Amino acid sequence: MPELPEVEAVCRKLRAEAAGSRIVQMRIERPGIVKPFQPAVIERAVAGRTLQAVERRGKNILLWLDSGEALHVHLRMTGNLYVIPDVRFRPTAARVWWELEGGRGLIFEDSRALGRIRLLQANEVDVVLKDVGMEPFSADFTPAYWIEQAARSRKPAKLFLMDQRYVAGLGNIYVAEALFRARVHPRRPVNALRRARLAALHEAIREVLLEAVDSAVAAYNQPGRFVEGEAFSCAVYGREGKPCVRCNCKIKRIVQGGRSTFFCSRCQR
DNA sequence: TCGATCCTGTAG
DNA sequence: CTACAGGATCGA
Repeated sequence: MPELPEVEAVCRKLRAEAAGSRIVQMRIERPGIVKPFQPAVIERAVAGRTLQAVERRGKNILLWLDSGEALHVHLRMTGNLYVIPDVRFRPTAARVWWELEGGRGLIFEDSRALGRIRLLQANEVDVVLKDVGMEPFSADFTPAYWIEQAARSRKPAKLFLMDQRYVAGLGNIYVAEALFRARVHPRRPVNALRRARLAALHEAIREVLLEAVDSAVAAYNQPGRFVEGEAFSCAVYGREGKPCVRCNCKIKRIVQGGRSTFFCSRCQR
């Protein structure tokens, strides 16, 4: 599921459907999801509280409670967070769930159980999220900032974009798409890129994410038969061996940092 | 800075 | 059966 656009879609939905609701009880079915406290301690702290606000920082979700504490949720690879009308009919992969007032359910569903939820005091939030970098749509995320960061790193472009410290919210898919749009080779060290190319990459990141947010929000509000990947149409991600939409060359797949990278070796140099 | 690791499901 | 998956952390 989740890179920034999907997490954003989740948050918007939760603001509409769950914000302002009282939490009757919280149940942690898979203790490994939560740390560092005992599940029972968290369940007790959250029961009876009201969900006041939903905030997104990069791929992180903060569920602010009226106690001043926040539940920090990270969906990782397969997590999802959503409201259902009747908590009794939750899915089997509901690793953590909350009963809201009126019997509705807030569900943390995660087949792989790699997601994480922590209960944080208000003053702990910034500490825990200190490595979450700038929001790509914030006024602070300027080409000048981006160029300066890139000048200080020899990382391959793919890994630089994946690193949440420089700009937050990108993952494997949208990194590949942004690099393709800016015509940057994923192995190219970022400090070797020209300023104009870095500016193009900066713009590509925002373009890709903006379009993807629109797609994700639309997909999220259209339950029917939504197939992952249909919403945002990828130019390179997952298209190994298929023709490049620009030059018709075959899309290649390589491995970087243990993960697949898809790109066009002719368009991206 | 990199590989191993956390988990389960699904595709080949 | 093995490979791989839209992520991040930890220890070497």
